[in-house]
Amino acid sequence: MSEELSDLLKVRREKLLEFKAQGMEPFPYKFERDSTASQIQEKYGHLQGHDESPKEVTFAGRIMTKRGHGKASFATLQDESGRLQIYAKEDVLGKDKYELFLKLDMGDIIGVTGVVFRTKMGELTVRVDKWTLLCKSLHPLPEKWHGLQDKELRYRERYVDLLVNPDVKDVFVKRSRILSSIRKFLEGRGFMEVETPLLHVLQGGAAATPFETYHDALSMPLFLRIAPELYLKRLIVGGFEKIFELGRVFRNEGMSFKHNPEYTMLEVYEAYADYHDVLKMTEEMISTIIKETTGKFNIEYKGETINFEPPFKRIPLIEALKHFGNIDISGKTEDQIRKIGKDKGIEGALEIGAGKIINELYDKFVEPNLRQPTFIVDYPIETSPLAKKKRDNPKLVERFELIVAGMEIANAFSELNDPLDQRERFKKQAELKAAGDVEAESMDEDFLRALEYGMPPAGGLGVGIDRLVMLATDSPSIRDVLFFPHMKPISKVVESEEMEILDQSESKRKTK
RNA sequence: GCGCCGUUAGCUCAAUUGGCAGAGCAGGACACUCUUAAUGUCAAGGUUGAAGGUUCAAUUCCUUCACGGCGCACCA
Repeated sequence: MSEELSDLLKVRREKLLEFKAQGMEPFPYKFERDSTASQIQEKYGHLQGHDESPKEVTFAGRIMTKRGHGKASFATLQDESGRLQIYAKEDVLGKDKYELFLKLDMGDIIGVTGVVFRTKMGELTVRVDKWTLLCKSLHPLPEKWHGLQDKELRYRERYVDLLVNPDVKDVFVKRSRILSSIRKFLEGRGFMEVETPLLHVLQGGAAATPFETYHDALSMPLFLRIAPELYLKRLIVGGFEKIFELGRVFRNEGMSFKHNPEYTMLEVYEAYADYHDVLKMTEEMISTIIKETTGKFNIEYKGETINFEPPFKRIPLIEALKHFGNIDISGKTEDQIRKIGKDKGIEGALEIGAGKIINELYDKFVEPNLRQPTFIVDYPIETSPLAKKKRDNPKLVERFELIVAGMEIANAFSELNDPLDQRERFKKQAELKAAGDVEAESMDEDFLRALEYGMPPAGGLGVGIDRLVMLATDSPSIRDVLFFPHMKPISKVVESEEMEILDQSESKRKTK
């Protein structure tokens, strides 16, 4: 804390001391309340004229507004359920306690006991017969009717954003409901929730750059997981048949309105199913969740109407390229595809291979044009090293993605369970890695051994939960659906301290 | 990583061509016993994101940096 406090902060600290001097505990341990703001609204909403509640109520909340009138004053308390007005009068509280009441600041948390009545202006109000300070606030709240607007501050100080911008809370309530809706859906179909390691020895399960960390006692580098996929499949080998994991994954990549370095992914695996089964389940799950959490299939997202009523469109990738990009890759050789890529303005990845080029063409010409929920089906084998070959075309794999509003929401395939084929795919990935592809999968011998014991045929699915929440809450950025989106630290002091810490762990690493 | 835009009081925003940095809310003092954006009066509050430069003079023009927003690139 800096030496020089602004006047506003000083005043609040002085008030804190004054409350103490008057024998009040500014940070007590507990408060028994018998109602919330909304319970009182509901229970006594019928009061009219000079009616009063037969009994006193006791509730607590943060002071959000204050209106003083000399020997009587109004304030509004906010708790999780909502807001309720209170009315304090000197002749009820006595001179001393009323004067202390006037000293309260917006942001202070108090408990109140009193009878409920309706004011002349018609507002349901609790008359303060007794009040207790529950927490002295030392920092002023933002302006009362514009709230907190500055996006940077809203993300950095989300606790303030949540207090003064009620819509923000709704987004996160909905996020929570989506998570329970997913669990309900899957558990209702016999799936079991499992947890697998976040710290991985090898990079695998997706094409992405991992975060690296270090285990001091074991003297070894570790990766924060980019996907739980390979561990979940080991569990399918181990005999579980219907499992899912709902958890955080980490990707060391750029940030954007749809990317945060850590995000929440759902992965689902079902033994004896293929990607056709998974597609049907995905369609049911996504439409059910949207219906359950928004009340309808038709939602508004960034000004466009998106219809989640099943069935969703299904388009093979090759068809989609033809339709949206006027690109025909069927039966083309790698060189021909490379030429198409060049003609269509694909910059990077031209050397790496046909699959990657097709991927780029798809990202550029198809994905942004898919607004309504659409399954893109059957992908090139090179970019899907964990998926089974399509049964009638070995250049493709049985894989689909679900695209909504130009965003990839889900990704699924018939899981590759042939250990010999998987070994070949890993080898190809190793070649890519050697050629400089930082996202290529690592050769995972333990995973191969698991497959050698035998994994039943299985379908697997990954769903980007944050993006789903964006759609359900009409949030334009992933940062709006994360309580604390990743932000660079502001203070230079903090930065240099962090550098020191990094330096220390760096030198520790070297000495071990 | 690149491009564009932004950063002024605790919060929300002004400031003409480069000419004394202003208001509302919050906070302070006073008045006021049914207000709800309470009201009225008075006083206070600023290293204009940071560092340089140009100029008699910079919130304003130039350079660099920091942070953020949006777009692009990369990815899910």
